[in-house]
Amino acid sequence: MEVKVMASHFLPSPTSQLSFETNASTQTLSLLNRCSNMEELKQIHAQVFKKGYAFDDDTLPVRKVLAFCSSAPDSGSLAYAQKVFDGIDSPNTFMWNTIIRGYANSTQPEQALFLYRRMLADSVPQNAYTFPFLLKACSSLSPSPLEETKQIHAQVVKFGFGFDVFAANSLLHAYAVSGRIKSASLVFERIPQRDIVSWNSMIDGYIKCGEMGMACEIFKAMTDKNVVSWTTMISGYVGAGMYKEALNLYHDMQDSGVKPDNVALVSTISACAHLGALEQGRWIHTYIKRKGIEINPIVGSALIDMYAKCGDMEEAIEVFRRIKKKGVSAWTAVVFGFAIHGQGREALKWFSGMQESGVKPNMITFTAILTACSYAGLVDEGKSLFENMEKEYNLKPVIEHYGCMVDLLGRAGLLKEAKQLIDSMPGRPNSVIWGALLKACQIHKNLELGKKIGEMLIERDPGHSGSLILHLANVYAIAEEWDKTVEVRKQMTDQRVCKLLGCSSISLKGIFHEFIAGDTSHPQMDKINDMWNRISKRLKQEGYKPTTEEKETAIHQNSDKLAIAFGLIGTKPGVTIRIIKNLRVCEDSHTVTKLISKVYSREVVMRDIARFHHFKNGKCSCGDYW
DNA sequence: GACGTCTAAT
Repeated sequence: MEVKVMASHFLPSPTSQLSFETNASTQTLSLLNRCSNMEELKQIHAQVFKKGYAFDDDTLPVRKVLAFCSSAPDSGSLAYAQKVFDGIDSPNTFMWNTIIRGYANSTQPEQALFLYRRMLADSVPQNAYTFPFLLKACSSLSPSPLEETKQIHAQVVKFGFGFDVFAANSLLHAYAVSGRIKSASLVFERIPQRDIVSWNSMIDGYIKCGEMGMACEIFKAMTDKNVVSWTTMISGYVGAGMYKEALNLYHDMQDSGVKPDNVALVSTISACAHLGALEQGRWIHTYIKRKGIEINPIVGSALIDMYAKCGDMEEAIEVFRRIKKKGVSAWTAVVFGFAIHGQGREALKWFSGMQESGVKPNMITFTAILTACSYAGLVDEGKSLFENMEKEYNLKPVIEHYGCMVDLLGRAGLLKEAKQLIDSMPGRPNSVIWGALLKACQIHKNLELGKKIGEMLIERDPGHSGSLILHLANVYAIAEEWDKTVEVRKQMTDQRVCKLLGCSSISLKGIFHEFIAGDTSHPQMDKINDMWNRISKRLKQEGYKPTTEEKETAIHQNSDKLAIAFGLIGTKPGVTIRIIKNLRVCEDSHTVTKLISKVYSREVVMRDIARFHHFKNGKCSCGDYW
């Protein structure tokens, strides 16, 4: 038997030699309590086994072994726990709970439910701990098993745990994640003694069901808020794209004397990343350093990501260097950083560096590196990585990776190849995939294919998403098929697909100035108009010809121009102008900004919704390829 | 004897 073989491998450590014979149980227990990894545990277990304590019904060592394996994160230790469990004659409730808990926290939570069925069949009684573990398994499953949740609910009541606040909170959460906010709130209302977790779970439930308003109300009604209450709201705002509200709430939390934990910090750093709020991000980083908070893998990659998205790759790499244990998430964040800055070669270098240091790429790493290849036009490199994903790395490409590849091929003008890839991919292509191909048709003016796809899409799925329709309208417009253009645009109005207003922001002396297309409310609007008139004159001298459409629209219709004009007014010569916008940069803005960078000898760094453009001396880092 | 709420990157 495997365990016996391991016993012969056992190398006694100085402590374990002491008095194993005389006081086996105490000795083993103390070893178990100090045990920190599976290898050690197996050795100790081998001793337990050898001494005959292993499968006695209810010995402490066996329970410890079981508990250790069940709480270890990987599936290997869980398999070991299962073996130990199977060797026990008639496991008691505690043991059943332990193994169920192990599966509930694993990648195969359904096993927890299967085990419970066996537990019932063996007539082992449940206790107050059984249900939270089972419900945890339900909550982790996707799609969430509403039927099972209901059945467990019935059992909770039937076996007398209906008033247990732990069971109720778990139940509430399980209903909420399966979208049953009504049921969740009923459970909440019936809890006789709600605690703070009940309240927090209810807030989270409303957020998960998209009811931010209700979440706010409950949050406001709470008298005692802890860090989880605050963080639930902060991350809720981030999820809803309300980044400024998230930052405000973070400050409210600090003002109220609640100390942020790692989770709160991660959500807030992410809000900064989305906003491009470098100053605020730095402030939080400083806070982390000052408080000596340990940078865990998630905080680390969130910081790297934040600096990268705020345009500061040097600082992103500095954060990376300071991380002691560099895991896949930190490496991936750097690779992704170079990707959005259009530095494909650099991304590839880091991708190799990561593997040389023995870290294996995961699915997200591949999204990052394929994006890097796509944005930098590294077609061969991207193709070869994509082809080797499964063979070399044992990672099966998923729809996101196909999306990157369609984009990569499409940008490079390999439209047929892109189409073939779509036809050969497993599963149904989504609107991201079709959008990438349509955009490629638009850029490379392959109207034939564009129209073909457009018609196919309209026929197959009249209710496709807004961005897709926009591309389609553009294809028809380029093909000068005005009837079709009008028809598609009408669909947009019917479906209330509103073109998002352009918004460009620029940060001067730590203050964020936002310019929205069509909005003239900025206090310095007159100055900005004057400035633009001067810019416009100089650009025309340089040979800039506005498109017909551009001539008709005043400067305030273009948020980029407003922001750049403002930036030129408010900064000294030679200072880089940094702009963050909410849409993809348009052709005209791109041309204009290139010219400005030359005429005014100014570097302009612009982050659009997908990537960075570094304008310098009349050129853009994207190589006009975006 | 252990349990429930909040976490990054497409």
